Amino acid sequence: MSENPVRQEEPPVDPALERLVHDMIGRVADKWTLLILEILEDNGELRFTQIGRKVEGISQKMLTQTLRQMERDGLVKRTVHPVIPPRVEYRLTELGHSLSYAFCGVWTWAEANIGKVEAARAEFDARA
Amino acid sequence: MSENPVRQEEPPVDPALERLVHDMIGRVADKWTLLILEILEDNGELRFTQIGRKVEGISQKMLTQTLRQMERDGLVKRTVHPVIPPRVEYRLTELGHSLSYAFCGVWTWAEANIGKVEAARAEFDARA
DNA sequence: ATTTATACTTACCCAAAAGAGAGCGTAAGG
DNA sequence: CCTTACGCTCTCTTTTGGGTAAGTATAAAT
Repeated sequence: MSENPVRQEEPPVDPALERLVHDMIGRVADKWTLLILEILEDNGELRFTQIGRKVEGISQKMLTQTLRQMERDGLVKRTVHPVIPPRVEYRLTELGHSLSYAFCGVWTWAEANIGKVEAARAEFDARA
Repeated sequence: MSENPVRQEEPPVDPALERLVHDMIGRVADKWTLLILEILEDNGELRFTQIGRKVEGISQKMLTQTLRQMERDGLVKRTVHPVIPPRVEYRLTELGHSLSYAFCGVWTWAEANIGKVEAARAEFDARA
């Protein structure tokens, strides 16, 4: 290879860690997780149905499932008020906030480059 | 709501843009795309089978499919050398590199917080 | 003449993910 | 007494993701 002059040293990454990181990203980069993360970041504490209304398009099943997963991963705190009808509040944990900050780069990339992507697609489709 | 004192102003985001951004993230946050992005970022230009060997676990079908998608989105440049047997090289475009930088935050978050996530899971599973 | 290598495409199939929709328990409000 | 609200759970069906295996074209190597 003549080019690629600045090949940075690759510190030998622990492959087990790498697999875990991939799993994590796969889990966390899920569509609904991202949406809920964003909404809780913007709105603070919300109830089940409030989140459901804000996410728009999500089924109750996926809402429950995703929130459970996020709770298990330590991203959200779930607070049950033992009243009737039930009242359950969700809010981001510190970890949840930190993840939402980490995703800022991707969000801003997407916002900034959506035009380029669409242009690339149009060009590609025109060629084909 | 008594808390949530620092509610930042939400500039009314164009909902169409928001949907597009979500689509983009959904597309781009795909497992194979992320892996290929990483490998091309680390290795520069690679051939089809070289990528296949490095990704490990990917089938030809998904490799082709993901590379096509990435090409269409303008993330990779595909160069065909008209020789026999065929020789096709893939490399990241500027856009591809910028996306991989954007994901750095998430990568480092995952690496840094994998312990916390696993601890949260263990605690959650113990309670249940 | 047969094999090998490359970069695919196509067809078929399976399992997992997700959507749709009904049900549940209880109590306040009409 | 019937409805509504809430936060689910359960079941059923559809959709999607992804694996396997075979086929293709061609020329160099055996």
